[in-house]
Amino acid sequence: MDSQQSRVLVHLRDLILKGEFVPGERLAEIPLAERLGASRTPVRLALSSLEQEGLIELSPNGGYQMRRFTSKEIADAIRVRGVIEGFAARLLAEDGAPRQLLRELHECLNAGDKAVNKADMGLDDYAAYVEMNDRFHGLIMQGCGNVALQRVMDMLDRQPFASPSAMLPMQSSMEEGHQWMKQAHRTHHAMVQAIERGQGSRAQALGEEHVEIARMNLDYALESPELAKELLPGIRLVGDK
Amino acid sequence: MDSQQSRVLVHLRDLILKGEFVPGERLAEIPLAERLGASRTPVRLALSSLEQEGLIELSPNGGYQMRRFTSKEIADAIRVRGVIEGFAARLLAEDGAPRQLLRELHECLNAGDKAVNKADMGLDDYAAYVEMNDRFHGLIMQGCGNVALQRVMDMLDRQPFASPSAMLPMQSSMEEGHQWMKQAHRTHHAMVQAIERGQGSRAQALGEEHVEIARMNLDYALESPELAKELLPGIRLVGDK
DNA sequence: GTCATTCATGATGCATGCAGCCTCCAATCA
DNA sequence: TGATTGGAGGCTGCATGCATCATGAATGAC
Repeated sequence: MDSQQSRVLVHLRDLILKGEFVPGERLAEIPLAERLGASRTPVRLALSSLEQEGLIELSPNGGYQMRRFTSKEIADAIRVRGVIEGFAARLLAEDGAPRQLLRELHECLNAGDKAVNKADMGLDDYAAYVEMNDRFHGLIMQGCGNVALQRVMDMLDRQPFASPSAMLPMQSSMEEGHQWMKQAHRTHHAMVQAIERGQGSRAQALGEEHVEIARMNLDYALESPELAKELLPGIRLVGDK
Repeated sequence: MDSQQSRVLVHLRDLILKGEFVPGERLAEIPLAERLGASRTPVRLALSSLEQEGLIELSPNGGYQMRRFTSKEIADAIRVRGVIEGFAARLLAEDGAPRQLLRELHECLNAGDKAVNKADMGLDDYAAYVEMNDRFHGLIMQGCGNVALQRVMDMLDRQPFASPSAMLPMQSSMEEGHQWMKQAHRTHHAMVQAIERGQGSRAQALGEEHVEIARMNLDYALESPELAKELLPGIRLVGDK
């Protein structure tokens, strides 16, 4: 579907997640329609969608405005992602993963090894790791076969900083970033092992633990506002108040 | 907000969940607008919302049509609800529940005892149990304090037959219905006890186990189509194919 | 000088017009 | 008799008009 609706929706979501609007800012239809090159109708539809996604909120007297996110909210969402992914991994372990899926997971592990085991990672290595990380998490979610779980995960993915690779840019410029990444990737290995051995409980626990690195990254980002602003422009949407 | 939008959305969702449309049926704007007493604009918006909720789907050549749900899909959603509620209960157990919340949970337990412990439950008792059940599950979700988790639960609540009391009408007219209800309520007691004692892992396991009764109810409904059609008209949306 | 009232501006929410497209039916031709 | 094509009807997607309402500024009164 290459309709105005979807174009406007994607574009607007992108602008929002890039921190183009400050919390509380009114999202008026007419300026947005002009900016996005569409009429008010598809913009209205997109705004309604984004409100359902939780990115913007209804203004008290009609219309929409940019939401403010709290750090707790984001940490909570990350933790829920851990529960969701942990459960997906457990399902795979309990039901048995198809051979093809295991092959693809191992490809991810190898790709991650290559990137992480270098003495010092270049930008390419980080990019490769991010691509691998997204693929890995996607494979587990798709592989578990529970559509409701996938829908929940899709919802979380659209929350700011809750998706698997959302906080990785932070790591690429940290002192301990490389170490954290190594640890995260060791968890990837352990998860695949647990899935192969049918260790459901272990797989679930690893999934939950795995997101703790993302939460540490979030804390670090909030403690280093100047650095975070460069690497994660959307961080300006986060303001505890 | 008492706008046309929300009225139409609520009304239309209600019609859908009551099984007013058969899977595959086209949901044309103009007839719906006439039926709901609004113009096409709010109907369009409602249709878009319902598509995001997963109740309807885009028609291949524009417009929307009624979705078909599979029994596996519903069973999966119920299981995810178990994971979500289990995690909420665990959070309460680990973080400690406020005294006021515990009081309200105990009120639910007492109300449930009253309804369930009668020799034979009347319609009033079933209604009271349903009210109590919704309140109980709501208290745990609200009490856990994780907004992301609440949003996920809200999403599941809108899926057909995934919400906590969705399958209860089935139980009210079953041979073993009363026994199942007693067992479910014993689980309620155990969950509150686990929360009070700070037994997070137990609370989580109980939450997951608790939904198994709903899954049994679903199986029973699918095996008794004639009875299910009366008690759960929306069951016609479920058709494996 | 300050406060209240009124008017103007602008935005939302809803209705509806319009073009493009798909679908279905019927008529014609092979 | 069957298939193909042309046309009519209807629906969607988008644009825009209109009424209502909130906001803010300006003016007048005290």
